[in-house]
Amino acid sequence: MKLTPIMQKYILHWGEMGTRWGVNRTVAQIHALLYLSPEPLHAEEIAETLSVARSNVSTSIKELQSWGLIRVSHMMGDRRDHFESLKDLWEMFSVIMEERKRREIDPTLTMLRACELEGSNDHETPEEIKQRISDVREFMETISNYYEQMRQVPSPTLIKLIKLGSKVTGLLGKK
Amino acid sequence: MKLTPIMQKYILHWGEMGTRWGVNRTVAQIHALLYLSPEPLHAEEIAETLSVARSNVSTSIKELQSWGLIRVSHMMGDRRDHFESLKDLWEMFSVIMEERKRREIDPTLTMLRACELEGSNDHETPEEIKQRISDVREFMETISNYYEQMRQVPSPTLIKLIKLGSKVTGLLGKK
DNA sequence: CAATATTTTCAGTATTAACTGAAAAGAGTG
DNA sequence: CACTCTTTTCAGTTAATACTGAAAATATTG
Repeated sequence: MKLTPIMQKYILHWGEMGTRWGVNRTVAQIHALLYLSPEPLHAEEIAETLSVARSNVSTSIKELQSWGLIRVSHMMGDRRDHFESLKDLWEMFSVIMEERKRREIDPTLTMLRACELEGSNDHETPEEIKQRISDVREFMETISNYYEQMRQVPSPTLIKLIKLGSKVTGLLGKK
Repeated sequence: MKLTPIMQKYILHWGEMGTRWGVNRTVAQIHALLYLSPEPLHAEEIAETLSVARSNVSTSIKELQSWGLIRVSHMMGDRRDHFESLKDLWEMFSVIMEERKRREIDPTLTMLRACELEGSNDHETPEEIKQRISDVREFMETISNYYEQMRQVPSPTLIKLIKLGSKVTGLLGKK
């Protein structure tokens, strides 16, 4: 696949953004490429297009699959796996949120609860500090619950809500 | 400052979480330490407590200050700078959101708009691909505007809204 | 302003994370 | 089942990032 300057700019920027969010640059670039690509691409083609090793693509593809951001597809008469990205940005966003919650927020909540539990028979940690930890736990639970609730809302409704956000807050602001 | 096992667990976990979000481990640890600490700490003490070089603390402190997450304070009769973290988690959260927007979302929007502009007199990039880029731009603008709106809402109101989120969505869900 | 305390800078080093190329494993074909 | 095509694995290398210690800069005191 030949990249036009615009595509290059987009893909490179996405790679850099990735690193800022703890995502490996190649993984982010491949994701950007597949998002732009009108057709599913096979690993070899991805490697050539981005000038990275075939094996690097293999690993990165696995990573993207584990996030649920890309899917494998097949072409008649071609044995190679082809890959395509989710194209719906709202869906993509929600998949990423979901996965980050599962991988990062949930384990953090587990750790926080463990701290609280240990805290109950630990008299060397000052109460004030224990309280801080409980505050974090509570805060993260609140955010987490809120997210869980929003996830229930059918996405067209949620999208409308978000787009109309200004009106809602317009009212509230006047309070 | 002596760390109890609970504090250690908390600080170490926070450090690891940091790296997953593109934040340097030491920076995250210092932030966690200052968040827990009942009193402001000076750099020397931070370095000792976390077993890192004094100079590392200096750099990390600068980083945290640039994010607006910690403030310098002074003690009578002590020339050293002391540092304390924001303690209000909602405020902390909003400061981080704000800064990430400024550093990452806004530049990305700029890049996307530049792509669109270049796109108007580029006939080698397929329309479909240009459209994808526009979709991302639109998506990010929507999220960004929504965020901007929410930021206007006085925080006690926003907190109530988020805590009551379930009720709102309960209604919507039945639609 | 000399002496001391404190913070910052920065060149060099260490650590971690990412990537490559080659070899192994797996899958499909005739 | 031997051959070819494709994907995965992994040891070794490279690149990026983080960290240290010493020196320089800055600030404060008497």
